[in-house]
Amino acid sequence: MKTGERPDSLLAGLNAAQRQAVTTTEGPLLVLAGAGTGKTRVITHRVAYLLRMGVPTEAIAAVTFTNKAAREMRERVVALAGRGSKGITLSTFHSLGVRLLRAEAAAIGYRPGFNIYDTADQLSLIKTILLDIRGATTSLDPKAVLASISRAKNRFQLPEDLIEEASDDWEHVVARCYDRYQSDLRNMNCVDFDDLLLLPVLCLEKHAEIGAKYRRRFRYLLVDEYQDTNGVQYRFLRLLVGPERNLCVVGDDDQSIYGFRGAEVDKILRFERDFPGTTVVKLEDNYRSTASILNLANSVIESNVTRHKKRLRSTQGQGEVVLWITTPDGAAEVDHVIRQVLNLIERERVPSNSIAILIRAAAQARPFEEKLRLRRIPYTLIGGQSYFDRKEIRDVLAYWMAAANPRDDVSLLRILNVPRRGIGTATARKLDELARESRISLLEAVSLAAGASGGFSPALRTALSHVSDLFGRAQQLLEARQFSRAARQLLEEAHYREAVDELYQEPTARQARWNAVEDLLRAVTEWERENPGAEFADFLEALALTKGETADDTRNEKKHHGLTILTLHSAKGLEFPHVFLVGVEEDTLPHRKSVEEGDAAVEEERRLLYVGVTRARETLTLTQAETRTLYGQPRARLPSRFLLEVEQSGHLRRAAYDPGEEATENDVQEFLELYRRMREP
DNA sequence: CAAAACTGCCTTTTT
DNA sequence: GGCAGTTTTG
Repeated sequence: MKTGERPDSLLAGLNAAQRQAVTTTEGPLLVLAGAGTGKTRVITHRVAYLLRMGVPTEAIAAVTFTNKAAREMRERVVALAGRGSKGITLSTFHSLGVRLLRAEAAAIGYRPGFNIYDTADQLSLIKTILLDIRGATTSLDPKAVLASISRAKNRFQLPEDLIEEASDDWEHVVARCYDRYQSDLRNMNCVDFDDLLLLPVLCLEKHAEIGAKYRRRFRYLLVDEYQDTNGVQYRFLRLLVGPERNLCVVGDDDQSIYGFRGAEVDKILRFERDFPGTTVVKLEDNYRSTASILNLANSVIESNVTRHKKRLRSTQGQGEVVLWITTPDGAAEVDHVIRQVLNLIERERVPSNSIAILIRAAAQARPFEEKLRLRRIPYTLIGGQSYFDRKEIRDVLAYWMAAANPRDDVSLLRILNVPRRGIGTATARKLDELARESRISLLEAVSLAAGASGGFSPALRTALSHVSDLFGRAQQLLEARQFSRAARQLLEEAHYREAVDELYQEPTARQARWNAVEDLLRAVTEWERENPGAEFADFLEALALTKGETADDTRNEKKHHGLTILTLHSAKGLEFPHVFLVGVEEDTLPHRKSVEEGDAAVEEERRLLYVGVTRARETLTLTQAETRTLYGQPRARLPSRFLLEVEQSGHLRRAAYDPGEEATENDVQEFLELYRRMREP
């Protein structure tokens, strides 16, 4: 903490509402922070303010949803309050959950070294279970079963609750799967992402003294993006709130766009009822966008019924009117947008990374990418395949997880025959049976089968003992805390490179894949050096919790190359001077599935449009095509109902698509020259 | 056990 | 139209 400075000095430059949000430190506080109203500023200043008022660092916990938000917040708090503020708890819901779980695992029958499963691991386990209880002929969709289980977990329903409630065949199957799934996870000492919240809640509820311990510690709680809180997170929070009820939540119900992941908008809508005596502060002064853009945003969101009433006010000028462009087809839409982009860059001298193309679904990016590549215009696509979705990375992690936790059957099963060792599905099933009968882990079954001749051929037994020895040696090294050595040696002895070579015949692809593996190996070495005393499980945890992030932390705008293409979901929290929101059509925005789901889902789609509109600082163009080739078929398309809703508001100007001329080769050259100069200051 | 042929889908995705 | 996941075939 910077000493000798009065708390008041922190308030300079804040508006009245922001000040109130910062200085109302005691009791429940709801900050409704519209888009672009300085939300992050309020949170960071509030933390700094608490510290200056003498609140000890360890009493403060600020919770966010993303690692990136947590990182950013930490940086800004440190910048404001000095290095002494590093000790505050500033993490995501999930990492707070893991921390609690590692500390208190024993209280609920887990051991601290548990592995964390991602969706692919979960799915693999579900498939095994389905096979087991319904046989090979089942037509049940494992993904649907998993989705049901996850939904139940996010609503804080336990297997026994589902078993009790089940009324039809499907519900019975789901309930049985859930029950098996959860007990398998526990036997394997593994948890899934939902467990990172669910298990801490169970732990705190079951053990009053543990709950009391954390409540005594965290006297000031702060939650960012509260509108995205799901049922379990809410319960977690309630358990952490102490008698002083110093809970401050910041959010915007109009930006709740993760309902499909279990976020419940009503949590922010009924906060005042949950915490009587709540102070409500509305931040409505928007420092980001022009009045034209905000007028449209306000008109769009007014059609939603379930929301806190508020209106964004612009602190900027009127700005240019928002355009609504109708094009005859998808190709013309692409052409129009690209031409406007070139216009901005060449005539207006706008840096290309201040332009964004917003899409509803990832698949919409393709035609834009193709054209941009053709014209050699640099761009960055945000989202897309995560580094950790790549097969080779998943394989390597499976090796390490299986070594770190010998009971992790799912991970072992994944790499049992990678590279090919002649241990096929039939053998795997036999091993699984053996493990189940003898109540041992899959790895133990492997070494058992390698020894005794229980129906396994000599060749197979050689392969099995190879696998068994491999992990035996790796475990010894891990126990000796030789983490990076264990990690490397395991892959070498497993001849994992052969698997990569076999899978990728093409030399460049092969090299790229192997480089990714080496990156990961380097990451272990580096991590080991930087975190002396930490466990290997901590390294795996760090990877598991940051899996969503793409290789080159793409959300960092400053690093961006050229213009940005991104989905509306990944655009939340970002801003761009110039925005093109494309495909504003029925069946796309709102998406057909949402329309089928009903009004609540359509309201979420409307919020999605609202989020998109409020990303723009200076200019905004909405485009929509009359026909479009979808799934190989040309189809007629209608403008989005959301456009029709605001058509009469006067905040949109319909402009015709002007076919004009394609940009000439000359234009392209000119652009490239310009771009090169801008990148070399 | 692995390659070839075939089917069915086709939203978003912070951890 | 394209991909991933599955079934069929050698």
